[in-house]
Amino acid sequence: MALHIMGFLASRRGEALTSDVLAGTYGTSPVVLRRVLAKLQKAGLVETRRGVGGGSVLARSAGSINLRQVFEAVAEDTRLMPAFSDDCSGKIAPILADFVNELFADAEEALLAKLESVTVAGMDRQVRHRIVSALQCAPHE
Amino acid sequence: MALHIMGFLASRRGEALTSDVLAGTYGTSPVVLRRVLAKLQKAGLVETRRGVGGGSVLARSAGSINLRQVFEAVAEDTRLMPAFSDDCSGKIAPILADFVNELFADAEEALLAKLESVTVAGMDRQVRHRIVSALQCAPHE
DNA sequence: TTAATTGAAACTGCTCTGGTTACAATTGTG
DNA sequence: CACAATTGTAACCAGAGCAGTTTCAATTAA
Repeated sequence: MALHIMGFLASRRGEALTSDVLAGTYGTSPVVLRRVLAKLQKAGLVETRRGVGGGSVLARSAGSINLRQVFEAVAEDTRLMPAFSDDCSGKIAPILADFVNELFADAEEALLAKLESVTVAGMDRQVRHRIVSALQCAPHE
Repeated sequence: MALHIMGFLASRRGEALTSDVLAGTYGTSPVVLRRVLAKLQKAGLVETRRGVGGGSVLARSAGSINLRQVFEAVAEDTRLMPAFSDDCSGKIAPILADFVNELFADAEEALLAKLESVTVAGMDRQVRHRIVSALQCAPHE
């Protein structure tokens, strides 16, 4: 959903979009969307103005924002796997938990690196490209 | 939790452990543990015998089981990010959704590759090593 | 036959997420 | 200034998913 927002804002360069419009394109309510928007603001990825004619725009150029930043802005604790609580009284369990936690941190870093390699601008480009392709295949629809 | 089970079974080579014992080491109930055990069975990673003297053992050598297999056995649908439903009536949204889904599949594959590089035997070795180290640092505790 | 053990269903309770409603705060416009 | 368009935010609701418990049937060794 955050990616949808960023993609849409990128596709309308500089134009301020209201949460109502954005919500319409995603099929959800403006309030829900604003909750996500609030996190993106706090991370400095979008800027928002209130009042008449208000709305949101990207705070920086779409080329300088990568999807890892978007992901981390929305998922406050990036840990996909919940950390073990080592309340098992045995001696072995906590050490195994440590190992697993480190391993997951590694694996997760691999995932984030993948996301980091794609910018919002890149995403926008690819989506545009696909739209063009789709239209070429079915031009009369 | 599944990793805990596999690690524990590996550390007791061939010895059949009851769900009661396993649950004790993890700090949960036998029933919950058996639910996980059932998935590991279905994936052919452990074998279980009922009745007196029953319990579970690894179905193959710990060196031939990697953590990706364990992960996939437990998480029936491996998708970390839920797939978009493209019920948004617009033309752009579904295409963006497709792109995001593919990207996430890529990122997830990076994570799984990391898990695939570690075997249960390797995990067991490393944990043992750490235990030895811990004992050397505090031998009189 | 009895005791130990897994298998599985049914139910509870918790948390998380998305959704809705409602209202206050901000801001451009006439 | 008054009004309408927006965002910000809190409160509450509903459904999904997960861990936990209880309970009972099925299996198996002694």
